[in-house]
Amino acid sequence: MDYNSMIPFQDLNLYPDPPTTSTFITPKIEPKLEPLDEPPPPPPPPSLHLSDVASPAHSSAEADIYSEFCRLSELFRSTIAQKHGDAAILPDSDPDSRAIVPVPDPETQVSNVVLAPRGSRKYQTRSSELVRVTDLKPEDDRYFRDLIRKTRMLFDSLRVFSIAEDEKQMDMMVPHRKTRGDLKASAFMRQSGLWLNRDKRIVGDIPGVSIGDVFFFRMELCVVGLHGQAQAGIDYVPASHSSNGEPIATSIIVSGGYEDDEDAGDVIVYTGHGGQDKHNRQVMHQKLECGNLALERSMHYGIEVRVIRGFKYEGSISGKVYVYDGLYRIIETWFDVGKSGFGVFKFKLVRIENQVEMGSAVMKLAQSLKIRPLEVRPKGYVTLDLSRKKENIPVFFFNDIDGDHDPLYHEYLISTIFPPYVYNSGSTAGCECVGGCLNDCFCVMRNGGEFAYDVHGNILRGKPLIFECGPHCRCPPTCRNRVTQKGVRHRFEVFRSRETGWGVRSLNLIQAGSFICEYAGVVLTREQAQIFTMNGDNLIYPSRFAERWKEWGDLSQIFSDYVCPSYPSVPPLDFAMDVSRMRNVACYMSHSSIPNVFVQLVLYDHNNLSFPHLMLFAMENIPPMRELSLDYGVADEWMGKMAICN
DNA sequence: GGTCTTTCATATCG
DNA sequence: CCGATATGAAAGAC
Repeated sequence: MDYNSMIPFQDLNLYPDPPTTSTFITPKIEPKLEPLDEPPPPPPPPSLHLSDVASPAHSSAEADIYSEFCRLSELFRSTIAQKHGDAAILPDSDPDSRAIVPVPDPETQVSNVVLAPRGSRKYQTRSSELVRVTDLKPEDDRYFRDLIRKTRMLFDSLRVFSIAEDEKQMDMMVPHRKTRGDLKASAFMRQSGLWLNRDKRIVGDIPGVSIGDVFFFRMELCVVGLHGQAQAGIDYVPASHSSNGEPIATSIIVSGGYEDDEDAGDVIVYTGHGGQDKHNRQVMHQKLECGNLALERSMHYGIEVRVIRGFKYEGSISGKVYVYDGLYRIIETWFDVGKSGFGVFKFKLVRIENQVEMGSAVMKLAQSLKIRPLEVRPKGYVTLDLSRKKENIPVFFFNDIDGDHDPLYHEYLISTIFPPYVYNSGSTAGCECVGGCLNDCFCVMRNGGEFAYDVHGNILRGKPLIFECGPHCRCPPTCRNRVTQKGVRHRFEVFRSRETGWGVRSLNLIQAGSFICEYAGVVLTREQAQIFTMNGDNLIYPSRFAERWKEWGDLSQIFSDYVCPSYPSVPPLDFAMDVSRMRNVACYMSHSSIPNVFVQLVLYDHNNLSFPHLMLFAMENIPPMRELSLDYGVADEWMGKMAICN
């Protein structure tokens, strides 16, 4: 990493807030700014480091399944064993990453991390160097956005993977306490040096993290560097590390843990920490020290703090979510007598203007839209169910921009229509799990010896193809291996957008890995498609979708010999889909090269490998009201969608 | 550099 | 559905 090129903050006047530029920070603290005017970063590294080599046609497909299954389990166990220091974990990192992101040095990696005896804390420690990142170019922004997304995908993959492994142990009657997947995931990533933003203490926005981004675990906030405390509500550079001996606060979490908090959205009265017993009762006076002092010092220097709100959310795994709500300035602090009768420090924070709307406010809006849409937005709703009762959950249609009601004039198609012969071909094999499918289920074997979904119905790993239980199986409809066939679980809204023509958003928070909907259409064979194309109709070619499933569940950065699942090998998709007359909500989704939705092929109602369903899953936690996007695999930004907008 | 302490976690159990 | 309790992990304080 080249730190020589770093320029002291005072020499650059890039900070966009004029009033605070001069008083922003005392020279003593010597904050530095990452120079951002050097050549743009290299394109994001290819997400896959191990190519998906098609395995040679095995005579026994079963051998493939088991070897893959056993190898992975072994991989997991041996990596756990490494905690005791008997093997090397070599991280897989992009050597050209921007300097602000930690790039693990293989040498320090070996000496500091891998060989560290159990219990010692020889991981890379946090830097105390204050930095603010401003004026990111669009390409920088995309790079960091992608980096954050990949980091969070890895976190989630590891979390779910750890829980899945834990369940196997449970099945084998090994008594133990349930694994905390969040802790396991963060530990793995820390060992591999994959925590972000640890070599600088960033004041202000974290590159790649947007206002409104939603997190389910505190450890996840640590991993991306948004808030570095596993439990504490105030994150700060400690006095002992600060160049002027004063602590500086960088972020807080507002989650109602203190009775004297007042949260009015743009204005927060935040209570300092301390003085509580283990039952969170205020039993002592607070002191102006640690985080309290840091907040006071941040106020003095006019340093903004990141605010993350934590609140209860139904439908969240943990029952709670954390939402990044942007930057606030501390404008006032005083010592007050709290409700308990003990003295507490209070801090008045005001949200800095000209930021996009608060994530928590957007979530509240979406919540009320679900219940009474017409009262909240009297204008713009064209219909409250585009699907005309075909979907489990109505699909709203909103257009407050122009009079285009085109989506109304298409027949709503809930699932793809295949040619009839598809259902008569292929095997009619199914499982015999009358009492519900377990690990020895035939369909589980077909998925490589593991369930494709976790108990919440979230996809574990992207695969060339997933077999769900279907009509040939004897398991009940409640079987865990039936997910996509049950249809949508979220409230979607098709909307008119000035930027993307049509778009799709959800009024629910969608957890990463959860099923969204099918990409439905009428299947045309190659011959039929040629005729249609000659008539000037635009068709969807499923083979063109980028294979983003490879990124979901990719653990190659943690387990060096991890390989992307290549089983079962499916023939290239050789059909087109007509969505000109019949379509579902999916075809209004926009294209993006940093998509939040990916395509996973699934079979459930027939066994013909050549005609799978195109099922869409969330690549990241998608906050309510954020546009869904797919990688259509097209060079031109909007071509994928233009094909069906006309 | 260890060890201790604090901390607006999280899961489970009555 | 709470509250108590157990387990846990980061990182600041000393």
